[in-house]
Amino acid sequence: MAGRRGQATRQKLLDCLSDMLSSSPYRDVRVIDVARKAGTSPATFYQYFPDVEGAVLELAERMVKDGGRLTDLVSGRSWTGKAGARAAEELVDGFLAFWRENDAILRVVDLAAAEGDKRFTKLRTKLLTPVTGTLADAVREQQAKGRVDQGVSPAAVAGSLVTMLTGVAGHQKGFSAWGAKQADIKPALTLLVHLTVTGRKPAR
Amino acid sequence: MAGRRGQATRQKLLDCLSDMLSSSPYRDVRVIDVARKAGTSPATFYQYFPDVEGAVLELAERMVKDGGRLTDLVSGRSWTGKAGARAAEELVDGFLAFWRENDAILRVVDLAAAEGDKRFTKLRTKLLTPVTGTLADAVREQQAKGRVDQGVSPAAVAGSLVTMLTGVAGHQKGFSAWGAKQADIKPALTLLVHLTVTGRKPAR
DNA sequence: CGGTAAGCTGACGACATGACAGGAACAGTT
DNA sequence: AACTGTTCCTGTCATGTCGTCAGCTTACCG
Repeated sequence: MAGRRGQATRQKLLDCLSDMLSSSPYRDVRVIDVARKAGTSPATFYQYFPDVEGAVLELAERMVKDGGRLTDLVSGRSWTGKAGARAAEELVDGFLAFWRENDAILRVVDLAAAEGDKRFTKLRTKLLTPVTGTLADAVREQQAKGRVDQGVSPAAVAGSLVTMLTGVAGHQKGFSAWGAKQADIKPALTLLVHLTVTGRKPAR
Repeated sequence: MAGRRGQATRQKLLDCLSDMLSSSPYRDVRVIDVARKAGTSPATFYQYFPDVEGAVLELAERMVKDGGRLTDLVSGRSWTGKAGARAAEELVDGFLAFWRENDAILRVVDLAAAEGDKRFTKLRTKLLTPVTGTLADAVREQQAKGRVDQGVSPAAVAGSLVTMLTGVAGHQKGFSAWGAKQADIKPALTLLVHLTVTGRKPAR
């Protein structure tokens, strides 16, 4: 259902929309601006997308696809000893990097999900499920060893950790206000993740 | 700079705006709808506020003032033994309650802050500083006792915890997707907070 | 080179924005 | 009750965006 030229303009529109999301508040992103930036007209935009939100949804879908990278950060890792310390560190690192690369679209996804839009909630879940699931498994495993409180839900703990990572990634700037330097954040998160998953401080 | 009647309509406009924020996406909140709902005209709205964002800013300011309640959740608490367990529990409880009561406006504040709007970043900081600061003090104290890793920044740890609380409060619904029941969330957060601040599992 | 389908846009009605001036409601005075 | 000055509200207007056509342009293929 698409020709070669059509694909190109469609893609260009998405690119320009992505730029606009980075440079101006979501509330102020107008179809006409996106179209102008893409060197085309609003009518063309509406040929490919129902509205701004529809186009954003597609950007989000692509971002989620690319988000498979997040899975590699947790799959097949050991959480014991030095390897555990590295696992926590790399998880935090990877998460922050991914968020930095996609902050504009992730902001919008977070908002729409919080507002209850099912399509975006679903996408957000899809993006985070691999990480949360694997983390939950790790917690369950450590529970069996008696290192983590048995009475607590692994899914809830893992979800909370992941939510912390997403939240911190999105509000890093705010941290400076209460006297935490940029470089302090990663070690703090790493400690928190490791401590929660394993019940122990990370080995050096 | 205001008469009695004027105050009333101004307030009514704010109330209606607050309702609109709860019931429809921020992006779609229009001046004309707010005015209509308040039984008045757009011109009246513009007499009191520069635009929707300006009115939202005022809503946010009032919410932050009311947010002094959050301070009581952390000030003058002991983090040792059973009292520590209760401190963590009540902090989580209070936070979730506050977020549930103000979710609509907090969503917008979070978005605007993430987008880099200084006015909103400042408000968000103001709201969270008492909690973060006090938590950071608690962490510092436990560091002195050798229970928490010395090499980590108390402010960064406290900030991460608070960000986790805000994030989870805003995305509670999403948790069900990965098999965590609503009732599982509070215990998980409580454990996390206590474990991180004190380095120990909470006493029963 | 001509025909066909795909892709683009000018133009339009509907509606939101933001500004103003004039009219309505009010409070206090006589 | 009538008068008067102030405060407050709204009708109206110019401007600009939204979302939709019909119709024009471009690319492709025989």
